[in-house]
Amino acid sequence: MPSFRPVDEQLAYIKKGAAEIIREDELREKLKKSYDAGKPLRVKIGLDPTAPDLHLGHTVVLRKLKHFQDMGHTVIFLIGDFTGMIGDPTGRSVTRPPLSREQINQNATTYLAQAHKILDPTKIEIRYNSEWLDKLGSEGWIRLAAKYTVSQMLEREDFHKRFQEEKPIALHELLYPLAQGYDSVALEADVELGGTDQKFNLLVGRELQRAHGQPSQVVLTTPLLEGLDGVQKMSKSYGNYIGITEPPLEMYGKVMSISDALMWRYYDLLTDVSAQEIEGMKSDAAAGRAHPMQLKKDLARRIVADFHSAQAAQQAEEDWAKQFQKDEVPEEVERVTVRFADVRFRVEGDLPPEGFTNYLPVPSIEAITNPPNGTKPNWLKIDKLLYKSGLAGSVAEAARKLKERAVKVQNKPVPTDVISLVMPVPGELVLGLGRKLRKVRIEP
RNA sequence: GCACAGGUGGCCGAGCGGUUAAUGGCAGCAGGCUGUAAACCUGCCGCUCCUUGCGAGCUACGGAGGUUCGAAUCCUCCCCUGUGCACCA
Repeated sequence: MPSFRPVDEQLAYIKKGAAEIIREDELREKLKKSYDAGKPLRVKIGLDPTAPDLHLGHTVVLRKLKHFQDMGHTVIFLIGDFTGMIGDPTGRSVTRPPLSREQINQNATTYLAQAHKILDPTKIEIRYNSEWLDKLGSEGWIRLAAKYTVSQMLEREDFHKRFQEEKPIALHELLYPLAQGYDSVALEADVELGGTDQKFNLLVGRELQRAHGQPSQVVLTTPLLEGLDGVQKMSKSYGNYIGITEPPLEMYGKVMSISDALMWRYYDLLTDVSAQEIEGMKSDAAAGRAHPMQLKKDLARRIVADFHSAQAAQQAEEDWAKQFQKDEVPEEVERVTVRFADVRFRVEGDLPPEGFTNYLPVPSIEAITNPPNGTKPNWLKIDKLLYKSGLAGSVAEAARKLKERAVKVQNKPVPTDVISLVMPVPGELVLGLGRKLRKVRIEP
């Protein structure tokens, strides 16, 4: 029998950082029963099996789950292998394509591996909703659907809006909240967590549990983390995210790019720094006692350390300063290899034709006229190089960026009239486009 | 099934026979300024090819045909969405 902390202490810990608890008195009651009986609460979270790559936005709710774990309760990861096949209405009012079960399971595995960076894997119960939803059958579905009404469904903001705007709502979309709610019935969940965007679905769980004669689960929502733009929620499809498996320098750099206003939000939701401390930092910054950049560096270091290590965070900080503050090339740069044949330029030999000036010798004229052993000078097209090394999305885009003077070779800006370069091949060069930097190896 | 209204580039939204990859806004990217912050200013914002030029070619306004010297714009058929009527276990 596990022994629990006093109810009030648990409650305070759980409440910290929660957006909403429905209902708090019920949570207290459940905690008390659990305490008296020495029986942990069953805390459910539904995983989104369509997005296997976790970003910091996901970690907000995972942190909250961790808090429940810390208090000795049981965390249940519900993998929607069945519901994933239905497809889910998203906040962007577009129907989501269904996935195959294998794909879902694979995504779930990736997801879990990443979640272990935050949660204790030995204290997680993993369930798949196909376990009970497969067995439901047509009759079961209809009976389930009978327990909820159309107007109840249309209370959901997304549905309501689309209905008002005369936009399509597929019937199966209405089934999704039912299925999710039924999961809570099947699991006899005491608490379900989710982002504030999940509130409706979580509440359906309460209704359905009541309809099945069970005590209703407590719903706890966590705030949605804003993405790098500071406006929209962090999401892979908006491209405003920080993935938790990203390399330290990238992660650090992304944190540094957020606005000052957003920094406080990140401190609040992504670190264990107390609210009072955050307020202190805020007033220090406002009064000029602390530089916001320094506070942001501290934040970036904390976050990198959480997902990598203190050393990695330190290294990232140094590299970041090198690259962006001192204009040097950092220690760790992403490396790519490009085949010469993919980026070749028409010119041959170590000297340019008469009157031809728009090229760049790399690293220097000497290296070209006197190439290292085993190499010979070759001509490359810079736009293709940018594309092949992944810095530009297309050759056309690369060519435009070249004209905008946004490209750097060996950390030096490339003049706008230059479109080619000569270098010893095989060889290596540092290529930059905007804030992105890459070490490119050219193989014959 | 019938009728009506719609389907335009990542999103919103103009254009409704002919200077044009398609007005404008948002988002995005880059440059300047900075603290790679915000705000602001500027440029870019379909793809490919070429020693790069106010270069060449290709693709694009739901889909397929057609009319025309010429279509996102007109016609026909089809698909999709919404609304009304009909239907309503």
